Amino acid sequence: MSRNANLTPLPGSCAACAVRPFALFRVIPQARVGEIARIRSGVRLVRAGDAILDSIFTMYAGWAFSWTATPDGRRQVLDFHLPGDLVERSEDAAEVEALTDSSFCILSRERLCAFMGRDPGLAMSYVDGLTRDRARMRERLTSLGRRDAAGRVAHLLLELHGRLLRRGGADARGAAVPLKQAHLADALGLSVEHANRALAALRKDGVATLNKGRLEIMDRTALEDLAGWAGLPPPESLAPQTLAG
Amino acid sequence: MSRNANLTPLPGSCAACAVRPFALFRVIPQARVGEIARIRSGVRLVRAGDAILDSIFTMYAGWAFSWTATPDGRRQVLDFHLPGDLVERSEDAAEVEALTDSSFCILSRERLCAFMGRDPGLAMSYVDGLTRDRARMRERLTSLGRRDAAGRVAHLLLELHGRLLRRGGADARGAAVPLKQAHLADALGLSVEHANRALAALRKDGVATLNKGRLEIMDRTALEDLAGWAGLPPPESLAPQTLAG
DNA sequence: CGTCCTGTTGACGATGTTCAAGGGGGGTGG
DNA sequence: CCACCCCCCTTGAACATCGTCAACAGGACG
Repeated sequence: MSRNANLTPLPGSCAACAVRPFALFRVIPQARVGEIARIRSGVRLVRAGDAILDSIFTMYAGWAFSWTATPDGRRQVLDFHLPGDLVERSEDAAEVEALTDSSFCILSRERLCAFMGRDPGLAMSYVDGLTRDRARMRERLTSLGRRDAAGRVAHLLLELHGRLLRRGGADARGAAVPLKQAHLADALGLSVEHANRALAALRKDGVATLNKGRLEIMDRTALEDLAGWAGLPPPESLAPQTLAG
Repeated sequence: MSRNANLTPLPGSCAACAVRPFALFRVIPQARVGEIARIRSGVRLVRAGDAILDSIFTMYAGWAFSWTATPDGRRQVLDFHLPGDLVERSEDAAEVEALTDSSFCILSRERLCAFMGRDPGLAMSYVDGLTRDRARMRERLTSLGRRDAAGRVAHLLLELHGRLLRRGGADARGAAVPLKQAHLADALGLSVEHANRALAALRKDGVATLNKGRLEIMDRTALEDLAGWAGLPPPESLAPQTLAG
């Protein structure tokens, strides 16, 4: 395979950008797309596994992820970045790495800020992204805090499937999900072996499979039950005991 | 004790607001404080344990926290809200509850948005808060994913101490921290009993205590070592193994 | 053909949960 | 003033979940 076979180039103009309907600039009407041209400071194509050093960019093709290393040499994956996502790399905090061969559009923070100062709609779109990020982090926190391994895997698969569905990258039965089991494990606070076992259980029960870069959902109800804590007590049962106000 | 002994009223004017230097409106110079008066839509005093239903507000006195219930009747505490923090309650997602008797200043989202549209500095301040929130959620995620119980407790205590220090609510040796062990447990994904044991270990080793609403830090170095994974291999040791790029 | 990466499985031990019980302090009502 | 109760903290023991260690299989690639 050629070294560049999977590298998807970006279109020359934002007007032709396939991910713009799902991205920061979705609020700029097609007629005004010319105005944002100067916010783009460049494009970049990177290979799977490459570190990404640009400080603010929009994913165009491929997946990336943010992570931090723990002093004992393990990783915590903080978030996955899909086409259309705005990614900000804060100098000191997290690393960003291409998960697959990827291409993205680098922005000038200075010019973006200036434009947002003049266009409240764009600023709102930016804020919207931050708010969504925070909400997703909160959901993950709940996963790591209160779900067991199977629930965490189920929940993450559903989250990714939902995000892909919204941008047309999935159908009801599945999607392209290029995660290795190590990514799952490092995102969910599990060992690779345990993530594997959780995935094996899903496969064995005919719920879902993750194989060769593809997620297949065979039984969405069962998957949701797992993610939402299977075997619930009836909803009208007792209220939370701890911290009862 | 009177039913209102701990309810701290707010000053009538933002000009006299004690938390403004640490809050959203810190960017508005004293001379222009009059302009933001109309963004305030009211104040509220609530008792410990009360649910807070207002959709956007700035904590003035006391602590609050956001949480979600799991279908099996447990809680995940998502974040703690300290004086000066801007809190947004999203209808469907998380509940917000007063942790102590608290008072806060309710904002009008509509007028806040309008003002931010005219004042990019205020918009930046708002964005700054969202970015900080996200960073804090990421740190918590790392805690729940990769730290053991002692490390999680140590890390959260340090986080809270740092946040309090920045707003003058702490000295180097400790701070008022009104958390019950159940709050710690529900924030850190632990059972109350295990959180208790972790806290007991900190106390026994002379590292820190959390007692009667007060955090005392006896050995900050040891606490940081715990939070940063005690017994680290030397920094120049091996790189992360999983997901090696 | 050998090597590396990824996935897989088993055995065992560590960490954390659950269940059960009890203690202390501050309120409230007799 | 005392008795009682409730909330919070604390401890122990049995048990479950998950991590670690070790081994191996299959496929891609050189």
